Amino acid sequence: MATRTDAPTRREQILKEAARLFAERGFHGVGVDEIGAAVGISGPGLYRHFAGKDAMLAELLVGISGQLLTGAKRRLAEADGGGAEAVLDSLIEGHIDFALDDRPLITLHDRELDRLRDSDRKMVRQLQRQYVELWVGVVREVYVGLGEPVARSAVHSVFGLLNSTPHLGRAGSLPGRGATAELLHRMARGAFAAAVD
Amino acid sequence: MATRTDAPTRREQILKEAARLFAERGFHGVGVDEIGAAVGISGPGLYRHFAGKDAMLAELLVGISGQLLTGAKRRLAEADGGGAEAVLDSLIEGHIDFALDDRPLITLHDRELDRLRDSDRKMVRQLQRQYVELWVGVVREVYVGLGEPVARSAVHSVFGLLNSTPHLGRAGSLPGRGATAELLHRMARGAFAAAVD
DNA sequence: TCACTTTGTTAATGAGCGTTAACGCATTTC
DNA sequence: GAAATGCGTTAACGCTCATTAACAAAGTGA
Repeated sequence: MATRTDAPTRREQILKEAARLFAERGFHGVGVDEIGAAVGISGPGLYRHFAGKDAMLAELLVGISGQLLTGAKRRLAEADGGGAEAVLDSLIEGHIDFALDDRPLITLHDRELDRLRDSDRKMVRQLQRQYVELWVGVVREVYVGLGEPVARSAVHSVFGLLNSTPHLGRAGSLPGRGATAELLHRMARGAFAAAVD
Repeated sequence: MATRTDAPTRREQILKEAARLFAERGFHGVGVDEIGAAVGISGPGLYRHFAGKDAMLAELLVGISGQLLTGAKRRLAEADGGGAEAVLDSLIEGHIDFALDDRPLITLHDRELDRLRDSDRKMVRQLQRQYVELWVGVVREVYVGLGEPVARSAVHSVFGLLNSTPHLGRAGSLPGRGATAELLHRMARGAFAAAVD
């Protein structure tokens, strides 16, 4: 895995801060001046890097959905031959990593989707749908008793469980990152197992 | 149980429609004219019933948190003597009923909290905290191996799971309300059980 | 019947905010 | 070294939108 050591570009700085602010106070709750201030420039300066406030949100949401889907496809391919169980564990692990490392993005992901232009929103929804369907396939391979609608509901519910990380106290009240990840992983598997009945 | 047959008061109509609109497009995404139109009057007419837009949101959020806590306390008292298992099942059932019947409110509940005045926000947070702690107590009675921080994380995560109902396809793709409720219930129990390890 | 409250209406106000205009200054490029 | 380009700045514009003002009409009660 190639870890990048070069400094983040200005666009990336802006996106990161915008994500944090949008997650904290909502898309309409944040002004461009505020986003600018967060990266050390002033409001209108942002327009050298983005067409507008909407464009920032769009790039964030499309990026998130794309990353999730790409990662999931990669894990599916990598673990090929390792059995469905291993793939599911890998999917869960990947989603947890994302939920723990990019809390603001997780928050945005299902909160500000309606603010997008139609074309962007369709794109995001399609990526999300593919991601869900990929999970549904793997889950049904592991838990063979599950019908498709039930499996889909179960997947959405487990996403809700995994995406709860923003609500887990921000401070050091957590049992540590590793322990939290393990706990979430166990609970996800337990939830799926209980779905089968 | 006394079911009310009298017509809803204007205040209630407004709150209901405001909740729906806020959930759909976010607090800042909805104008007072729109809320007014939803109940057949025009924007400024709302000010005969509420001090302002903020006041509507505040009343909604405080109301939600209060109802949840009150209901939980009632269930705890009613099932007294029935054992911790029965209480936990009752809590889960109550939360699911709420999540299924009042989806807009569930959405608002953790989405627009920051828009409140300090005093209101503190109030809501305190109600939420009491609700969580009540659950934590019951969960630790049922699953005796759970430490307090782990139990609290588990409770938050299960809330995430149960509150995922808005993401389950709005149309008839669900397996029906009863089946969905049962599925969520089983998954919640499974998640808690898996948390213990 | 007459005052008063309740519940609306439309018009005006004023603030906030996204966006654009106009300009400045390094840094690169030929 | 001159021109172009990248990346900022501040000032101004224009629109949206919550809120208030001013007014109207329907009940209500003495």
